[in-house]
Amino acid sequence: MIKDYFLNNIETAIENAIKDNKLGEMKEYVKGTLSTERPKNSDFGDFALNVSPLARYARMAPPQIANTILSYIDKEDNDYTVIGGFINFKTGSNLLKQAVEEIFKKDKNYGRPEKIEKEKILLEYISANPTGPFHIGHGRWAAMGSALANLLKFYGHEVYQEFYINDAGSQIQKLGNSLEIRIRQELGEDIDFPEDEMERKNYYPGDYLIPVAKEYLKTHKGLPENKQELCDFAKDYEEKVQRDLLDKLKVHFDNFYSELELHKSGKVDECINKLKAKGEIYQKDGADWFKSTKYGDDQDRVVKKADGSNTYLTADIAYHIDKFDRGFDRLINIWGADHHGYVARVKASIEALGYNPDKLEILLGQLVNLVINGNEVRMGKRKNMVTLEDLVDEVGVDATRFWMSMRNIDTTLDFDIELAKTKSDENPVFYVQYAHARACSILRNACEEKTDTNTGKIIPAPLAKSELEKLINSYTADTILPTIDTAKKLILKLEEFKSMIKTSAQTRQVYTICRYVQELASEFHSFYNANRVISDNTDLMKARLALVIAVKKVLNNALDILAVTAPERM
RNA sequence: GCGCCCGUAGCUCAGCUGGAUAGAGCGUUUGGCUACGAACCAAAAGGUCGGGGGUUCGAAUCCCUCCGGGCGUACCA
Repeated sequence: MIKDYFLNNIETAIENAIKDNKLGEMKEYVKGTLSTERPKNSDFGDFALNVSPLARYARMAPPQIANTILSYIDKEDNDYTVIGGFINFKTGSNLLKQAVEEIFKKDKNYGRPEKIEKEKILLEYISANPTGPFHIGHGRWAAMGSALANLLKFYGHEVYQEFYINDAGSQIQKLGNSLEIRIRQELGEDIDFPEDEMERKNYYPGDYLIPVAKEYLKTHKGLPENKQELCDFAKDYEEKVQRDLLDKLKVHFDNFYSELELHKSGKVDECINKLKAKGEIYQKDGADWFKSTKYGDDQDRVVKKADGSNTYLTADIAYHIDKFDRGFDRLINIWGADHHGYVARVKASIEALGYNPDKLEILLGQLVNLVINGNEVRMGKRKNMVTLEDLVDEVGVDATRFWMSMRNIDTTLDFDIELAKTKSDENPVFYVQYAHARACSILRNACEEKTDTNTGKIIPAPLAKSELEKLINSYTADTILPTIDTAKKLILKLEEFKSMIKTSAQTRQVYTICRYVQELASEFHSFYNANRVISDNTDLMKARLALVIAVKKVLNNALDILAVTAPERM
C-alpha cells in the first residue's frame, strides 16, 4: 500500500538519522509512534505525516525534525515536502503504475492481503424467533451480517454463518394458540383474540397466521388432538417463510441451529452441571442462580426457574460453549441494541466455564426507524407492522441491502422508503451502479463499429475485440503512462481499496465499503467528464480503457462483498 | 435511579489511536450535452461540532458535568 510505503520510508529514515545522532536526544524510535493521514488540503499532497509526536523525545522543533528526516529519505520519483511539522507526500508515476498493474494481476483477489493471521470465525446473526415474518429491523442484521461474512472471507478468514432458531420456550405455545384461533375462525367459529391487553399478550394477533390456517386446513379436516401439532405446523411454516426471504436477499447460512435440538442433546444440562460443580450456582427463592456478578455482571441471573424450566439464558450459555467446542477461534454475534444488557451475562458464563470471553465479539446494532413521507413509523405494533418482505418488494433487493449496510452500526438507521425507491441521484445505490453500467458501456463502444447517420458509411470500431482482450489479459504497467497525470486521483482511489478493506475487516464495519464505493464512483464520473476515453490516439485510448477496466474490477470486488449487483446496463 | 448508544451544514451522515482552513451526499443557487450513458460533471452559498468546565503546545476527538433523544434494566424469549 502506498501509504505504508511512505510510512516505512519515514521510519527507516528516522532510524538512520538516530544512528547518526541527528535527531537531538532521541535514542530510539518505537514503531507505531507515527502514522500517516490524509492532508486536509489536497494541494499539500496525497498523504501526510505529522512528526510532532517526536518533538518531546528529540527536544527539537517539529519543522527541524521533519527536514532532518527528509534528508535521509530515498525519494525515488516521489515528491516530499515539509510544511511546519508535516511531511507531505506526492505519489510518483512508478507507484501509480504499480497500483494499476496490481489490479490487473490480482483481479478477483485484488484487495485481499497477502498474509493475515487466519481465524476460524463463527458469525451468528438475525437469530429470530420462528413465530412470524421478519420485520424491518431483521433486514439490517441480514444485510450487515452477510456482507460482513463476505468481507471476512474475502480478507482471508474462514467464516461459518449460523442462525440460532429460538424454537423452544413459551413463544411457541403462543404461536400454536394463535394458529388455533385462526383455524377456528376459518372453520366458521365466532371467535377472536382476547380484547384485554394483558391476555392479548399471550397471542400473536397479526394477520399473517390467516394464510397459515388456510394452508393447514388443506391437509387436515379440523383441529388436531394434540395442540403441539399446531405449534410445529406454524413453526415450520414460518421458518420456511423466513428462509425463502433470506434466499431472496442473498443471505446464505451454513447452518440453522435449533435451540430445541440443543435442549434434547443434553448439552444444556451438562453446562449447568459444570457450573454447579464449579460452585457458580446457588439456590434462592426456589430457583437456581448463576453468580454472574463474580464476572462483572450487575446482578446474578436465574438459570432454572422455580417451576423447573430453563431460562433463555440457560440455553444460550450452552449454545456459546458449544460454538467454542466446535473449534472456532472467534465468535462474532450481531445483536440488536435491545439485547445489550445480555452481553455481560453471556460473557460471564463463558469465563466461568473456563473459556476466554474476549474471543466473543458482540456487535450491538442500533435499531431501524422506518420513515414514510418524512414521518417516523413506530415499530412494534404487530398490526401495522411493515414486514421486511414488504420492504424488499417495494424497494428491491439491491436498495434494501445497500441502505441497510450504509450506516455505522452504532447509529439508529432511518430507512426512508420513498428515498430508497427513487431511481435518481438521491439514491446512492443507483449512483454507484450507474458508474458500473457506464464503464461497461464504454468498453462496449470501444469495440463496436458504427454507422454514420449522414453518409450511411460504416465507421470501423475504434479498437478490435482482440486488442481489448489483450489489454485485459496481458496488461503491462506502462500502458497507463499516457493518462497518468490526469487520472492520479482516480488511481489513488483505486489503490485505497486495499487499506479500506483492511480497516473494514478489522473493525467489522461494513458501511465503509458503501462509502468507498460511492467515492470511487464519484472519482470515476469526474474522470469520465474530464477525459474522453475513446479517441484516435490509440495509446491514450488504451491507457484510459485500462483505467475503465480497473474501475470495473474494483467496483465488482466491492459490490460482491455487499452482495449488490453490478449491472452491465440500466 | 443505573447501564449502553447517539447529539457535527436545512436533511441524512463521515471525521481513523487528539494535530495544518471541520468533510461528503441530498436539498438550494449558478454553469456544462452536434463526442464514449446529463441516472453525470464543475462551482457557490451554508457549521460557536448540544451547553459548560478540565487535560494539552493543540480537542469534534480524551476526562468531568449538565441538557436533549433512543434502547435496556424479568424466575419473557
